[in-house]
Amino acid sequence: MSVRVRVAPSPTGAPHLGILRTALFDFLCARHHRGTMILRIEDTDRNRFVPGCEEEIMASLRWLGIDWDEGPDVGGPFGPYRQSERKEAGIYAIWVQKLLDEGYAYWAFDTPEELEEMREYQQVNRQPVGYFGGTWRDASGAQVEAARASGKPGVIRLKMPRGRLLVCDDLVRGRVEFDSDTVDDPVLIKADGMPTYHFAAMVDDHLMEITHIIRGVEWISSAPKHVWLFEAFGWTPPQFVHVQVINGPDGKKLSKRHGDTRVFDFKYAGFLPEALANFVALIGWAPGGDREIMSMDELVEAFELDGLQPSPGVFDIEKLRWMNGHYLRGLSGESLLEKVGAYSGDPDVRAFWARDEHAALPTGPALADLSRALTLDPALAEEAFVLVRERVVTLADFGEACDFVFVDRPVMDPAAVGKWLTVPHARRLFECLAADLVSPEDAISVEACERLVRSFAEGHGIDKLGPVVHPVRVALTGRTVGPGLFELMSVLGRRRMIERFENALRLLP
RNA sequence: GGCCCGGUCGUCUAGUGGUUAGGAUGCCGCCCUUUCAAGGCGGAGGUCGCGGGUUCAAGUCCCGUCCGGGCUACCA
Repeated sequence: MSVRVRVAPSPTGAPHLGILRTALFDFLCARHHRGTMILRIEDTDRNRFVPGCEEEIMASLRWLGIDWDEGPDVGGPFGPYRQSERKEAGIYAIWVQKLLDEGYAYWAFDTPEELEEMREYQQVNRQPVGYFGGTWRDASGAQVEAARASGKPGVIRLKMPRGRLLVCDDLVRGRVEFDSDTVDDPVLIKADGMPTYHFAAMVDDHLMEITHIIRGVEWISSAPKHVWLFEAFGWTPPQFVHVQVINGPDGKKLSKRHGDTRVFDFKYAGFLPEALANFVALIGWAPGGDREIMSMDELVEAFELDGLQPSPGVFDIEKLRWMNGHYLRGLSGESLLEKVGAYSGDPDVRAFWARDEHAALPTGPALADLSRALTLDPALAEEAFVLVRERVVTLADFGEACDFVFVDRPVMDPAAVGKWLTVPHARRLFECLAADLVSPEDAISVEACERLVRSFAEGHGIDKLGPVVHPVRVALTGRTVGPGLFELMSVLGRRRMIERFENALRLLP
């Protein structure tokens, strides 16, 4: 039987790392087994529905390189793929009626207040909390008819068996057993007529012929409800795969408190999708051996569900940064130009860096300058990107890393000026170089730059290169750190260098 | 409280009865060198949560215990 897996997010908030990871595992599993990847939107909660969220979910997944064969936007033979639409189509009503008819489900008309009271009572009496019988589990047909006739709002609950062992066969954790007496009767259909997750997801998984339910461990406690549902219907349950969710550094479930966990925030922060995907795939799964840097194709090729780790994983942003830098270094000048261009010109990226928590950083303005410079002189920009490629970690770093290339006058770091523009030979050095640089041609090779600097040193009895290199670097970039001097000089060109030397001469004591 | 899941360097992990417990990241040092990176090399960092067993031999199997986490909604 061919593998069919689904990622089933609910549009209740911006998609975060957790859903991304689950989706990635679904995707890798589907592609590895040449099976089918399905996207299903679980929009059964009308109160928490967030408009636009579904679009962001799809955009986030696609950004990462995850696509699907069946889904609300692409259709498929098992549609519709939105649960609200499936509800409208009457799908859940048919199946819950079957359960009602066969005595596996029942109507319950408790008010929210009554339920709250029940829970309080159970808590103070140290009893298991939940709907274990209530007044409606064994109510007579006449009572139910009367309640329905009176127009009382009611829900349909699943009648859990008593005195039974319920087994969830989990691919990651093995056999997980539950005493059915410890699990209460879950609501299947809410008073507004919408199905709950417990009901809709299981019915859909069966109807859509899902072979593996890959979901977060937080679902494992409700697994007995799900396996019972399958048994009540007489269906064979899919393979359960409960993957550990990603935790924050404090060991707690990753949330807003841990900073940016929204998938698109990583995009806005300048991470490459291939780096994020590679990194996230390695939390809770390892290909064996020492492999770490892996393309999506390599991940697909190596991925196996039974390599999944049962223990929780902590999201280590430092390692992500390393990996992102690694991917950045592997990019050609051409693709750097394309990626940095798209990034620095993205209004969402600008908005990200303009947020309160980032507004004080120089990153936003630097990116804006870069975007402008890039459209003015793409060829120069490309050279600049290659120049600093080894020194950046994210796309966002390019702005500050190469701003000195584009500005008319570099911003002079006072400490740098104090240290290197005060050397005795500075004046002579800048005058000589500026004079030597004069030529009708603006371009100059790296080798020529090196010859220029070296010959000055030799001609003036300076045996080490440092005392010459450092003042030149400060004159040209305003800083003491940066790319190799000769490379940087070549990128700048003769005209810019002459201007900057003249500018530096005015700063000399 | 009840039920369930988890526990190998700070972090991600390899490991399926016999390894000096390996790799990666981060940290430190050295090399390279015009700085910073990158890269190369090396180092520190783990009584495999703890305690008992089983075994000639246990991170690996069994029991207990502690700690962490999840669920306990007409949310997913």
